[in-house]
Amino acid sequence: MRDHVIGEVPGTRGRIDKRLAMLDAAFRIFADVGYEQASVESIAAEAGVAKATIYNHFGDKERMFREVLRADGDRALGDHLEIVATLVTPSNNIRAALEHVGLELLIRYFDPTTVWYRRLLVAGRATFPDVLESVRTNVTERVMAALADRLSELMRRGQLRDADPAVAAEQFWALLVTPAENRTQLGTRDVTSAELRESTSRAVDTFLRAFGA
Amino acid sequence: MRDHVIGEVPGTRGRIDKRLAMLDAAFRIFADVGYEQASVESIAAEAGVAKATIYNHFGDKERMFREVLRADGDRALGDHLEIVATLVTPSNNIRAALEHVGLELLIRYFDPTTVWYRRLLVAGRATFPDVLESVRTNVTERVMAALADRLSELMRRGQLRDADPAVAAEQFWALLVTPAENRTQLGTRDVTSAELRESTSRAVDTFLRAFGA
Amino acid sequence: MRDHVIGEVPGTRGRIDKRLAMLDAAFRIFADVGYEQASVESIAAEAGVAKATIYNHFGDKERMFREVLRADGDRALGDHLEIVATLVTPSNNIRAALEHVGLELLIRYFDPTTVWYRRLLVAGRATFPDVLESVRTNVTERVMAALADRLSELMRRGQLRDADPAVAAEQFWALLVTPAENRTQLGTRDVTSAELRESTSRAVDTFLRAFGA
Amino acid sequence: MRDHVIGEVPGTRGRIDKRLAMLDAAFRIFADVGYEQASVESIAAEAGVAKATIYNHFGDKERMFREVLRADGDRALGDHLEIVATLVTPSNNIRAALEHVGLELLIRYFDPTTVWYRRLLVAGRATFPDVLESVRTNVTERVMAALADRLSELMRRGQLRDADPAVAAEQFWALLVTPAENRTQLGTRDVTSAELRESTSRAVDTFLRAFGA
DNA sequence: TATGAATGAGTGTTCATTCAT
DNA sequence: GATGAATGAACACTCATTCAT
Repeated sequence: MRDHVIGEVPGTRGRIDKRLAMLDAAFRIFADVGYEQASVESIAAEAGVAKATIYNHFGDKERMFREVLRADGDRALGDHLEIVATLVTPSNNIRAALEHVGLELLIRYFDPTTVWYRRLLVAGRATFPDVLESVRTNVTERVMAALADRLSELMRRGQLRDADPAVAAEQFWALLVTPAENRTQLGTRDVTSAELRESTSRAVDTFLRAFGA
Repeated sequence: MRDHVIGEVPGTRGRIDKRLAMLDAAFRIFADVGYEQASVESIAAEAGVAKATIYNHFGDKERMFREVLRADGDRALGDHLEIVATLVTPSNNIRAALEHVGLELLIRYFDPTTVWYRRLLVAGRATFPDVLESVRTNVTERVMAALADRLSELMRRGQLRDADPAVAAEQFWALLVTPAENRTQLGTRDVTSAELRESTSRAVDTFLRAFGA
Repeated sequence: MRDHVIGEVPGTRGRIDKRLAMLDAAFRIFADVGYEQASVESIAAEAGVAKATIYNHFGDKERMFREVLRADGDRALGDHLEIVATLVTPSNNIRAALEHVGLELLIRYFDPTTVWYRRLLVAGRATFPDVLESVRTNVTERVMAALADRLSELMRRGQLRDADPAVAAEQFWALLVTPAENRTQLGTRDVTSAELRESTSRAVDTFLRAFGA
Repeated sequence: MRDHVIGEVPGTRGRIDKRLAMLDAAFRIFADVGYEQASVESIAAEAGVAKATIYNHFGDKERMFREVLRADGDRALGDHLEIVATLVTPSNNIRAALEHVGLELLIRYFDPTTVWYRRLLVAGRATFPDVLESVRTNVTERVMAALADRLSELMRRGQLRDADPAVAAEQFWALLVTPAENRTQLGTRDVTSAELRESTSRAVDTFLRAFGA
C-alpha cells in the first residue's frame, strides 16, 4: 500500500514536492480506509506536512478528495483507451489479439493503483454520487464504447460474427473481470499474473465460442 | 430504505421485540451509511431504545455488526440455494430453465435487502476482513458450488456440452450479473424488472452459444 | 469574578447540580471574555464537567448562550420592577423617595451580576442582535415605562411639576447612571457604596431642580 | 462601513500608501468585529497586501491594534476640544450656545467613526485595559475638564447659577448622550439628525432648569 | 433489563505567526 | 520591503463507551 507514488522526491525541499506528496498520501489513505474514515491528520502525517498546509492547498477535505480523484481519473482513462486501441489486429490471429488486450486490461484492472482508485470511488459513493457519475460517463462508458468500436470493426471484417457490439463489449468485460475479481475478495487478496493469464484465456475461450465467426 | 423488517411488532412491549428492533435498525443504518459512519446513537433512535440498551445487548458496536451480518447471511444462503436447486430441468427446455434460474438469481441480487447486505460487507471490509472471508466461504462458494453441480448434471445429461462446471458456473454468473450491475452505478440507481429480464436473456443467449450441447 | 453563584452545591453529586454549575460557569466566562472568545472547554473546566456534557445539555454554544441570558434576564426584570414599585410615596418626602429608588436602582446596576449581564449582552451584540432587541423590549423598556408611570403619578399628585413622564424617566435614569458609570471605566473598576450614594444624591438634586413642583 | 479612509490613494503604489491602507483596513475590521474576532488575514485582504507584510510593519496583531487606536484617538481628542472651545458665548443667548455645542458633540458621538472607535475600545477592554485607561485620561477626562472649564466661565459671568462645574459638565453630558444612546441599541441602529436635535433640545431644557441663572 | 447522564479521545477547520525567497 | 508557503496551537463539535439508578 506504499507503492503508489506520483512524484515524491525523497530529499524533499522544493514547494511543488509538498503538493505532490499530499496528493499522493491522500490517494493512499482515502483508498485504504475510505473518505469518511480518512482523517486529515493522518494524511498530513503520511505526507510529512502540517495539517494546516493541507488546508492552505485544498481548502477542505472534500475538495482534496475531488482533486485526488480527478488527477488519477485522467491518467486511468488514457491508459485504458491506449490498450483498447491496440485491438486493430492487422494479423489474422483473433485469439492472440483478444488475449493480448484482455490481459493488458486485466493487469491494469488489478494494478494496485487501479484497485485503490475503485476503492476511492466506492468509499466516496454515498457522499459524492456526482463524482461516481462523472467517472462512469467520462471513463467507464468511453472505454466500453472504444471496445465496442473495435469489436464492431472485427465484425465488419468477418473476424467475429455479426452481433450487437455494445453487448459483446459488455460481456467480454464481464467474462474477463468478474471471475478474476471473485478471487480477490473485494480486493482483499492480490492476484498473481498466472491467475490473470488463466482468467484471460478462459474468458477469450468462451467469448470466441459465443462470438467467433 | 425502510422496508427491511426482521421482526418488529410495533404494539408489543416484550423483551424480544426490542432486540429485533435493534437488529433491524442496525441493519438499515449500517447498510445505509456503512459501519464506520453509522452512529450507535442513530441506531438507538431508529430502534426506539436508549443507547445504553444497545450496549447491554451487544456489548459493543463491532459485536452488533457481526450479529447483524450473521443473522442475514444465513437467510441469504438459504434463499440462493433454493433457487439454484430449481435447475433440475425435468423438461427439455434448457433455455427456459436457465432463464428462470438466472432471473430469480438476478432478482435476489438486486433486491434491496441483498444490495444493502453487499454494502454492509464492503463497508466493513477494511475493519472486518474475517467476516468477508466467512461470507465468501459460507455463502458465495457454496452457491457457486451448487450452481456448478447443477450445470455438471446438465452436461452429463448432454443438455450442455462437456466443460469444467466450475468455470461454466463462474462465467454464467459473470454474464448475468456484471452487465446489470454496471447499469446501477454501484447501487446508486435502481433497476427495473424489464432490465433484469433483458439482462438475463442476453446472458443466457451467450452462455448457450458457448456451452450449449 | 467568582461570586455569581446560581445554585452550586459544593459536594456536587446530584444531576441538577451539574446543569446549574454549567449555567453558572457559562455566565461568568461569557461575561468575562465575551461570546466568541469564550471557549466551551474553559466553561466545562470552570463547571467541573466534561466538554461533551455541555453539548448533551445545551446542544451547542449558541443555545447555551441564549439559555444563560434568558435565565438571568427574567430575574433582572423582576428585581427592577419591584424596586420601581416602591416609588409610591405615601409620605410627602419626595427627595427621600427618589433617593431611595435611585440608590436601589444604582446598587442593582453595579451589582457584579448585573455588570456581567450587561457585558454578556454587549459581548453577544454582533452575533445575536435579536437577543439584544428582546432584552431591550422585555426589560429596559418595561422598567422605563414603570418608572415613567410612577413619575406621572407624582405629577398628578402635584409632587412634581407637569412634564412628559417618559422624558423625565429617561433623564432621571441618565443623571443617575451615566456619571457613576464613567467612573467605572466600562466596568473595569468597582464602585464603592459611598460613591453610589453621592451619585444618587447629585442626580436627585438636579432632577428635583428641573422637575420639582 | 467602508467610508473611514485615513489616507488611501488607490492609484499610487508607493510604500506609505501600503501602511495607510493597512491601518485603514485594520480600523474598519477591528471596529466591525472586535479585536479578537478580527483575523489578520481579513485585514490583509481588505488592505490588499500579503499577511506577512502586516507582520513586517507592525510586528504582531496587538501592536497593530494599539497603533490604530493611537492614530485615531489623537484625532478624536482634537475634534472634541475644538467643539467645546466654541462655548465661549460672546452672545447672551445661553440656550443657543448650549444647543450648538450639545448638537455638535452629539453629532460627533454618533458619527460612524466615533461609534466604531468606542466599539474598538469595548472590544479590546478585556485584553487591553491599559489602552482603555489611557483613552480615559487622555481623551474623556480632558474633554470633560474643558467642558467644566467653559461652564465655570459661564457661572462666573452669571449666565449659569453657581454650582460645581465638574458635576454640571458630567450631568450635561449624561443628559445629552444617554437618552440618545438608548435609542441606538448599543449602536445597532442609526440615529437620524432630527432625533439628535430633539435629544439636544430636551437635554438643554432640563439642564437650564437645573443650572440656569 | 432499561435508561439518562457523563466522559475522553478524536475530527475538521481556523488563525497568528515564521521563514525562505 | 513584500510575498507565498508552512506550521503549532486552539476550537466547536461528535462519538463509542461507562456508570449509577
